[in-house]
Amino acid sequence: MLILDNLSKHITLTPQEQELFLSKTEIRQYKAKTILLNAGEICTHSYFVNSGVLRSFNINDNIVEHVLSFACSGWWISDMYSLLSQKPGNLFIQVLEDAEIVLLSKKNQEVLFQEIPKLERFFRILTENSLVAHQERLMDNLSLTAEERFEKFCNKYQDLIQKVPQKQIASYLGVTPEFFSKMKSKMLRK
Amino acid sequence: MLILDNLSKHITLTPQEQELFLSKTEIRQYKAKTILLNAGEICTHSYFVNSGVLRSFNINDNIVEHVLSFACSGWWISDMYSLLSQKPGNLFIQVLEDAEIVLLSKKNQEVLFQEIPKLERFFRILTENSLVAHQERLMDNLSLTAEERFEKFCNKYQDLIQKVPQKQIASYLGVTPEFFSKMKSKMLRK
DNA sequence: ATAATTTCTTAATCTAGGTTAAGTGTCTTT
DNA sequence: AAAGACACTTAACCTAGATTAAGAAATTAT
Repeated sequence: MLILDNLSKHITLTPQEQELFLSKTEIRQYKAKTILLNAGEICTHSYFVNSGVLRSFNINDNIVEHVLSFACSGWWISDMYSLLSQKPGNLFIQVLEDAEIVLLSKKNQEVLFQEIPKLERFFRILTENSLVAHQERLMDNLSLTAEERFEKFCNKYQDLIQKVPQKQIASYLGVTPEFFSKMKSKMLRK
Repeated sequence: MLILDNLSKHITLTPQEQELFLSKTEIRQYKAKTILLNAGEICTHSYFVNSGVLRSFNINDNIVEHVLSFACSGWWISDMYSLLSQKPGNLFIQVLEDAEIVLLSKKNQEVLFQEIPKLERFFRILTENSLVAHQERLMDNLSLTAEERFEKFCNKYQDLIQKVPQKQIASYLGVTPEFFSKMKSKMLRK
């Protein structure tokens, strides 16, 4: 089971603990385009992707979308700010490709932290890794050209390139779809 | 004591635990310009700032510096990637203004995690808050102009503006010192 | 104090990437 | 299979911010 494999990357659970964990989660199927979380809402769940693709993004001045992150098979996604503070966030979470998702509510997560303290370590490590990745991306945005960022993206998320519309990738990289298209055809010509 | 106040923001320690914690740390004075960590080295400590100012930054192609973060009184700083992975990082950590620093070695941190499991929660929360802050900064870099980012910076880090050379702030915001200077005088004229 | 280094400013010129707009291709939905 | 609705491309023109350079101001070291 994908999510148990995921947990086992950082902690070891007994069969009973595994069963308890699963009993506190819920599996659901979602069609592409479904919005799991709207900006302005309080985020109540963490989402683990069994299959399909999700993204988180915000909308600027009611016009421009900016992709914060993608999540495909084996990845967690949520609005960390809203989930932690339990205040309204400004992220949307949306299904990009039909998906099967494991839902873990904040409440159940807290219950599980009491029952299986090891899980606190698991989520700490998850958060640490995410922080490191975000720091690197920040520095990349400060120091690399769009072309260099795209190359890094291709190496890191090879599978995503086929799956998500390229305007979403442009948004993640911080350029317009028009510029992205121009850049891509320029890179292909080499 | 500043560092105990800092711990008490998220967890409650008994006097014995406080004493144990302090016994595993070390306090040192550093002059401005001192380098605490070089790129290419393995980061062995977390640094807590009692007084003074530090920054972390990397150097691109041996030429351009990019500031990842500042830390002044009451803030923690380190190279999270290197500290966690125990591999050589690419961040420098430098004193910008004469500083008194509390050093916590990775080894002692692990010992303390065993002896005072609550501390694991403390650092988890610290990491969570840092992640949220980095996510917001990422989105700001994608969607705001340099001027807007500077205004946000001024509101958030009012005390820093007097203390650090403005070329460092320019670097943090992701613009050149020349452009920053032009932008600043334009903003003053309003 | 003075010299040396570093930081800041100003200005001319340049460019990566944005904007606008129009056309084409490709999914969805019915 | 047709009609919309998206997604992608191309091209002309525009702008925020970069680069280069040179001088002024402020720190730091001797």
